[in-house]
Amino acid sequence: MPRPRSLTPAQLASAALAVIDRDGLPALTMRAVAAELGTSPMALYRYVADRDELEALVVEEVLSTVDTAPAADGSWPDRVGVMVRRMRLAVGRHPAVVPLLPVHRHRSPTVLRWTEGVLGVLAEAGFVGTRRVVALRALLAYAVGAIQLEHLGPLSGPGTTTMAALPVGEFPHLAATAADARRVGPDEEFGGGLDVLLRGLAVDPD
Amino acid sequence: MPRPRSLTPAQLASAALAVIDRDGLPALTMRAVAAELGTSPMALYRYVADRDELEALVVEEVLSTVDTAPAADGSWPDRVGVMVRRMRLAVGRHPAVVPLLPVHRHRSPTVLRWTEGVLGVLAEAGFVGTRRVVALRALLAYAVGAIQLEHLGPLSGPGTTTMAALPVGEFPHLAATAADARRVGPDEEFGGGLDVLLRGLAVDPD
DNA sequence: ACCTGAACACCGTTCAAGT
DNA sequence: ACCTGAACACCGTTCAAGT
Repeated sequence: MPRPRSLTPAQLASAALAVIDRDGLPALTMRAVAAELGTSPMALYRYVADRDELEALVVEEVLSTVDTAPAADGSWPDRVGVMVRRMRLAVGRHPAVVPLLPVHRHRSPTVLRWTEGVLGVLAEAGFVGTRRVVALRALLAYAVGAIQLEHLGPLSGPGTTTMAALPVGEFPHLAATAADARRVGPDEEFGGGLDVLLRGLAVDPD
Repeated sequence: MPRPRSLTPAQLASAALAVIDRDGLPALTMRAVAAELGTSPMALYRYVADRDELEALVVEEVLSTVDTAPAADGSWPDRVGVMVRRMRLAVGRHPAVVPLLPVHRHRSPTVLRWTEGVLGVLAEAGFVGTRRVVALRALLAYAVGAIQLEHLGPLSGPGTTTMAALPVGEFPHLAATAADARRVGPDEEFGGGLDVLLRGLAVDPD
């Protein structure tokens, strides 16, 4: 008589996420997740092939809350902007997983649906062929990079303080800009850059 | 009589980079770098406090080849574009270190000088205050994200093939766009997105 | 001062055994 | 079928000892 499975992949994912949120990304080990679930480390290998697959499960768990339906209202740049902001918001709820995103992003079903939604808006806006490919990749690159900058080296962090204290003789612009940067919040930073990119897409020649 | 040091930080960095280039990033261990240098693992701790510091040394080694002098010729978007491409080229010579860049970027003296150079061009172009901060961060975010996409999930890779084979009923735009993506090379992808961003900066209102 | 070797407290994963 | 425990081949790092 086959014994029923005692766990689901979703339980694995949320146990792993609980470990990361509580103790940080370095604490994510097969042993810690097993302890979180009250089983032995080897039991996890019934559900994932290896640690890499567990990480992919965590990434999908974080992204699964993103609304992937194409935004309905406003101009097409506004609608694309809404989609990009949705992704940022989901990641913002679990900032410790940020380093896992670039590595496992392409295996996430949610990212596939989200991409389909963004492409739908771009297609309606008249983007076709290579131009649509480049637009999508530029949006993805900005989203991935900006989310990482925000959490791995925020303007409010020590890096900015260090730069503000740099010798003005050697780093005149950097010292001045770092001082200004103290007054730019994360929403303004992310939204400002996104607006620049969307404006560039809007004036993009055929 | 104090025994002279037998190693320099630069030797550590290039030995570590040799290990990474030959055996991949997971092969970067204190033990492997020590073996590469013909010393004991513990000898490394005379030169770095821990593994984290060794990683920072590797990142600086990769970026140290970037020319940080402000580009001299052309319009300001062209000059900023040249600076961003220089950073991409340096990373392209050691793609395996890409995952280390976002984490250790802000500790690199070369990145400080590069940033000073970019800010110099932006300042000449009339960017001041918050607008200059947002422009710099948008360029950084794009560079960091696009370089990662290029090496962690390239358009020429299996991800694109998977997407091209998706059911057309559920993913009409994605399947079509993935087919188009096969014809976009990495230079065209990176340069195309960068041009979009620079165009957005050029039309940015005060 | 600088380097070494043994040891400690971890990892991911294999394997043979239990129910 | 599914789960467990012991074991293996690794890690980074501490510590005491060598020259």
